[in-house]
Amino acid sequence: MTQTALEPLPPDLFPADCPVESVPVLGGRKWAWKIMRCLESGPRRFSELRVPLVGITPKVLAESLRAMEQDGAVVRTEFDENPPRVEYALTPLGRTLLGPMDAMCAWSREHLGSLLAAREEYERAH
Amino acid sequence: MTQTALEPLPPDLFPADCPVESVPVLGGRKWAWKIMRCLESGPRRFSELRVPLVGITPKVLAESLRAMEQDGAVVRTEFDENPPRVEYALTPLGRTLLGPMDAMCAWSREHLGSLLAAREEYERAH
DNA sequence: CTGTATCCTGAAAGATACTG
DNA sequence: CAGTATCTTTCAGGATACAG
Repeated sequence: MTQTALEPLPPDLFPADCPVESVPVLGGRKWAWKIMRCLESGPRRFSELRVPLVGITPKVLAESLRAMEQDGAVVRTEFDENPPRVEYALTPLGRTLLGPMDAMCAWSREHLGSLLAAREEYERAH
Repeated sequence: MTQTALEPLPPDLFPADCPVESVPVLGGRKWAWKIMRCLESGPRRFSELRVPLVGITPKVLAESLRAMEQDGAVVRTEFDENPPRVEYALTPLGRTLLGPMDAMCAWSREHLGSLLAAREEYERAH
């Protein structure tokens, strides 16, 4: 039985507009994942979100929420009251992301131990 | 029927060492996701990986591979030949990540259209 | 071929102060 | 309350050259 050579990897393996790059919680946005989790349980106000997002500045929170709104994952609702009240909530589209996120979370719960062990092992060996 | 108030979000909702932050393909590493995909089909050499990873520099590829090796997702095998030959492959642990990654990819295939539409809609409205 | 060594850039994030 | 305005920092990533 002969060993079949592995197919070479083509230069165009990844299209220029590779879809996964655009997944809201996958890009550079450091806080997006946590924001999704904060909104999972229902609509939240700006100041309410600042509580669990320890260390986030209002600037960064506003930027992150706007980016997620642009992607259609979050909806911003402004109430005409005084004092002003604004609520952020997940859209139906945003909710569909929770499933794949749960899959990642399950992975990390299951394998984080192995990962940390690998890091220690690497340190000892180098 | 009275409206039950939403539970407030606690300040310690996210533990300091929140596990998902450590998932190899989720952190800052821009190329990790693609590298995983390149190794999915079998072991690959350094120069082989550079083909589909268009635009990556040797420095960044080396850094990325080392980080993934530290996390136990990739194994580096050096062959004592001349010219030198090194192969990178997914570890069993690394392979377990492919499932959750597939879930994200499926999401993006299914919902990328809605996302792009939301971006256009946002632009028109602002 | 498989990287390392330097230096540089840019974009997101953080600090701080202020406003409708 | 819900942000905006500035300024600074940081650090992954990129450019380029070179080495075992």
